[in-house]
This record gives sequence, structure tokens and C-alpha cells, in this order.
Amino acid sequence: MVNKVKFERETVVRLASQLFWEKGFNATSTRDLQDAINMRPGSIYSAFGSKEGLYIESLKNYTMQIEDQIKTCLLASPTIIGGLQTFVENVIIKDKKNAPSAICMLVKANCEFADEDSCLYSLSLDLSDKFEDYLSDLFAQAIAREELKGEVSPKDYARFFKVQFTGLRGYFNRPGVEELAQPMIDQMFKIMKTL
Amino acid sequence: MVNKVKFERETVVRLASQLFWEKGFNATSTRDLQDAINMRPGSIYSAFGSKEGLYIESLKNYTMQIEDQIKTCLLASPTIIGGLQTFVENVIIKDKKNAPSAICMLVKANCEFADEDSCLYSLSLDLSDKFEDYLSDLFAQAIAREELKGEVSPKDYARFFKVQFTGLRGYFNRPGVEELAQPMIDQMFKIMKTL
DNA sequence: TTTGATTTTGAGCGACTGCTCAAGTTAAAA
DNA sequence: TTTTAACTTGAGCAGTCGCTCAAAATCAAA
Repeated sequence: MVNKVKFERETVVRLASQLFWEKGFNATSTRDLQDAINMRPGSIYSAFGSKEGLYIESLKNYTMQIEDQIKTCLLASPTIIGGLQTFVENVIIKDKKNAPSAICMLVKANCEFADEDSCLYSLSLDLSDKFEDYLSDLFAQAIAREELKGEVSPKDYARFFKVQFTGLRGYFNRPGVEELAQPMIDQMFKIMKTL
Repeated sequence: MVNKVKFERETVVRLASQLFWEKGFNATSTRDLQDAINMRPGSIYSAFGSKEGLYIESLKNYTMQIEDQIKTCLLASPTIIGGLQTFVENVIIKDKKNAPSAICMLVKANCEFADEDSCLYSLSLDLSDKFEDYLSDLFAQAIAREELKGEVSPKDYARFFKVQFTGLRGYFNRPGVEELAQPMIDQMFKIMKTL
């Protein structure tokens, strides 16, 4: 090898991820991306192949970041359910002003790509499945630790969590209802413990 | 007047609404619209002003249709809560194969228009508010009829309904989980009655 | 039948899109 | 220092976008 790439792939993908998360795939032009990641077309296309290629890597990176964020919350909490609640509070309340969007990028992707044969649509399904599996594992542990009654399966808890979390993020994607967030999150976890 | 418009405005808006609902605003080209509503650019722009103008009318029409659908379910049910459950079942289970998208067009709009100053973003908020008010009225009636305990306010029921309904629609926007829909809707209404 | 205001048509404009590639730059190896 | 393969640059291509407007078509009133 006689030369090296000059950009940090991880940094570039994170920047692209933020822009795609905020504006969506279609509304993000390659010029927008060039400015955001400070690369010229030729470099972008040699590194990622296409706008779609960069988006794919961005969405995978986003999912990874989410799971990292959960892991951090779990390490800081004595219980799994407590850690998960902190995570939900962070996403819906604390991060709201800084995040590119209040709505999960996976959900946005699932909304945007209508065609069921679209490769980006099925990617959003795959990543969403993996996230559900990850949640199921956590709930299985929470049941084993007797944090939850376990009258329903870990998968059932994971599904309830996803439905409620997604619904809440959508609901709070607007100004003026901030004070409702904490009580509604409390309600979500209270209900979860009765399942 | 020496000449009449040849198209049926209501029909045209409904057709446009279906296309916008399926593909979103950005991914729907004016050429797609021309084909779908069988009008040429000049006519479209003289009738609706812009692509955005047609979208605005389409989104309002969509919201109207939803409320009509609820009213139909209410007329066919002895209870308000029963009517609402039928409505939810219709949307998530029965209509799924025919509808342009499993996800609410209002939610899609709210996802797509990132800019908080965008006129389409605030329209989606307005229509969503009105829908929440409409739901609140229904839940107030349900409390009055003692279908619900009423330990929380009608607004609280409406918010829970929206979060859960939106979350469920998002969850079932994928193939292969159809058999989970009915139990999860049953769970939603069971929980609602305990609030 | 003629008139003339109104509606419809569709070629096509200027702007923007995703993307290419020849020319320039870089730096490890010779 | 020279060589040379790899990387970066950015002008610009072909296609699509939202939209305009002069010309054609329409049809109630005269």
C-alpha cells in the first residue's frame, strides 16, 4: 500500500448518520452529505459505493449506538428494569434537545421505505428484529432476577416495550408536552410490572 | 361561468391521498401524481397551487376519513370502547392488505418533516391535536356511561390510546407477525380498562 | 352559430439529483 | 530523490424534479 485513506470511517459514518436520522434518506442530498462529512463525491463513492451504501452503514451504526447507550445505563443501575427506565428517560427527556430527531431512526426508516422489496426496508426490519432479540435477552434476565413476575414470556415484554417506547417517542415529537413525559414513562413501567 | 371543471375534487384528493400515504411527500413525484389522479400539470397547479397544496388537502382528507371510520364503528357497536376496539382491529388487521400503508399518514408526515418551522410539520401537529381532542370527547362519554372507571382524565385515556395505537401500527408494519395482532390489541384494551 | 371566458394540455424551463472520471495530490517503497 | 499505486478533488453529465405558460379545447350565453 502506498497511501492511506485520510478520513476516519467511524467519525464520517456517525456524522452521516446524524444527518440521515434528522432528514431521512430521500430529503438528504449528496451535497448535504458532502458538507456534513467533509468529503468530495469521488471519495464518498469510492468508500461507500453509493448514497444507499452510506445510509446502510449509517443505520447499522445508529443501532449499535443505541445498544451501547442501553449497556451504559445498565452498568449504572442495580436492576435491569431500572437501567431500561433510565435509558427511556434519557432518550425521551434528556437527549431530546440535542438529538437529530425525537423519533427512532429505525422507525423513520421503516416509515420511509414503502416498497416491501426495497433493500433499505428489509434492513430496517432486520435491525429491528435484532434489537427485539436483544431486549428479549434483557427481559429474560430480569425475570430470572425476579424483577418481573414472568407470567408472560421475555418476547412479550420486549414487544410491549417496543410498542410503548415507539409510541411515546412519536407522541413527544412535538413542542409543549414536555411535562407529560415523566408520568407517562412511569405509567409504562408500572404497567410492564403488572404483565 | 362559461365552463366547468371536469374533475371531481373529492375523488382526486382521495387518489392523491392514497399515493402520498403510501410513498410519503418527498418520494412522490409530480409525474406519479399526474398518473394517479389523471390530470395534467396545468390543471393540478391551477386547482391546488403546488404539490404542497395538494398534499395539505390530502392529509386533511385522510384525517376526515379516519374519523368517519371511527363513527361507522361506533354506530355498529353498543359501547364506545367496543366501537373503538373494532376500529383498531379493522385498521391493524382487516385493512392491512388493502391500505396504502400500515402506518398512519399523520405519523408518517410527522416523521418526514424534520424542520419544526415547516408548514407541513405544523399541519401534522394540528391535525393530530384535533384527533386527540376527538378521542378525549369519546373517552369522556365512555366514562359517563361507566364503560371506564374514570380514575384518570379523558385526555389521559386519549394519550394512552394514541401511544398504544401508533406503537402497534408501527410494530405490525412488517410481514410474519399477523397472529400477534389480536392478542396485543386485546391486551391494549384490557390495560386501558385498568387505568 | 358565434362568441369568449374558462379549463385543459403538454412541451419544456431552470434547478437540482445521484454519480463519474480525468487530473491532481499524497506518501510508502525503491 | 524518484517512482508509483492509492487517494482526493471538483467540474460536469444524464436524468429527474417542481412548475410555467402559450396554445388548444370546451361549452354556457348571446
